[in-house]
Amino acid sequence: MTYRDGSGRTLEDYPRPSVATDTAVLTISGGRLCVLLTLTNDAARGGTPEWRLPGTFLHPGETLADAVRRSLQDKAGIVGLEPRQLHVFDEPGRDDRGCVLSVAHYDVVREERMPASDRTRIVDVDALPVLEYDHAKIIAFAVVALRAEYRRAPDPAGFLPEPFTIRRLRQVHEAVAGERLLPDTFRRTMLAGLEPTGDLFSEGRGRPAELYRRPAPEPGVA
Amino acid sequence: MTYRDGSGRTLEDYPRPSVATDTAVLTISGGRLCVLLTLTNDAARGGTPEWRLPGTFLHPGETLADAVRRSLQDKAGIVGLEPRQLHVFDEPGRDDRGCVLSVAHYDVVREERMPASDRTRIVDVDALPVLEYDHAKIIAFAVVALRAEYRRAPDPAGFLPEPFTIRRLRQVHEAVAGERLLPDTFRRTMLAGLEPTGDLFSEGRGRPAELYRRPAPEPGVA
DNA sequence: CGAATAGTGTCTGTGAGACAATATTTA
DNA sequence: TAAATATTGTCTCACAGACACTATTCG
Repeated sequence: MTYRDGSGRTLEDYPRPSVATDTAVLTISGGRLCVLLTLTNDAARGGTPEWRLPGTFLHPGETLADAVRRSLQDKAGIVGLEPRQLHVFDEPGRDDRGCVLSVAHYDVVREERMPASDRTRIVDVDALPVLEYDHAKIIAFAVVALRAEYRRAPDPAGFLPEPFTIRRLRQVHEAVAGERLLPDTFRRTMLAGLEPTGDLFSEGRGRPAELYRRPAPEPGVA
Repeated sequence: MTYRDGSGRTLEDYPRPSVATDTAVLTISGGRLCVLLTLTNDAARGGTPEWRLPGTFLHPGETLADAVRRSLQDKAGIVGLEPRQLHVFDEPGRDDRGCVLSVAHYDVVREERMPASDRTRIVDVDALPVLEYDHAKIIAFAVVALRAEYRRAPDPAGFLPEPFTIRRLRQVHEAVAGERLLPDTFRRTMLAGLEPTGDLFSEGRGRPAELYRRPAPEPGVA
């Protein structure tokens, strides 16, 4: 079971490209969709600070998801990710260290689960600084993917702790979408995917809101 | 600009994984959606024939798309592909040659542009033989992606030479979808994305059909 | 009571699905 | 003329968007 090209050379003998992962960790902060950036090493040695997505090289025998989890634990102390793959970036010259493929990923973390650090920052996706490589493109991919996920299902990435009111749910979806959503239309489209708890929640003035949870996944459909 | 892990070892020193591409080349044959398979080398040396998707290892300095084009030219004599990326498969143990990442791609080729060969076969995607690795999963990804492309736009991958009748277009879409489509609904949904040529086409009995072409892409929107 | 928030009624437009009718050609 | 194919008319249903109304609570 051997790949050969026209020359008859076995392809395992070719030098191998490096494989890296870069991950857009999205969160909601101040009602806005934000992404986690880390300071590059050389900026720490003086000079203007430069920001990038957390990433790492893939170790042998490691899955991409494990590399993503390792990079986020090491660089930002975040654990428990379930990264989703976006795209492989392979433009030649995208990295000045030579031939490096980057497998872009994204995931979602609640703000309070991100430990504070002076080597990381949480930045509004609509107000990004200049980023290294093609990291701005990766963030754009992640935002598109997350918005598609949130278009119909209620908080599929689990920003909100249960139970929650429709109002809180709508605020989360508005942050993801980056725009206001009509309360009545939003309620009706999301209600099909929610389970009422029967409990109420009151906050300040006004009629108390009903509390909901995400329905338990269907048994046996996994 | 150097990645480091906790050990302080530069990660460029780690052994690198191999990166391969595997490509599902889809075509329409006999009114059915089919995929190109190639015979593995060792089957040629006797034993039961085993089939796989055409693939190759990525050469240094080469883009993934170039690797896909090279593998298809070498293994099936197909040129002019514009492969689209699907997913990176990285399950450990998916390949008995060790740590191999496979970047799955797909593309579409008209049947008459596939040179015949005794080392390749064109197989209905609903009647696949047993395939190596996770190639059946790659084909499933490709079919889902292609069906999504064809749901609204008229023949976006260009199976049909222009100009064509709505009937021919529908037959192509029926092959991709794997099911019958209602002629009137299909006509109305596709007409928005078609340009009438003003010419007619007659074949056997019946009222002649109008001929259409895909509209020229908007200038300046690329 | 009045303000504020939650939730419902209902109208409208759009678009897919479906069936039927009309139009145009050849055998 | 009959059969075959192309094209159009139109009805229904579902659903998003939008606006207005009712319901419940607190100050």
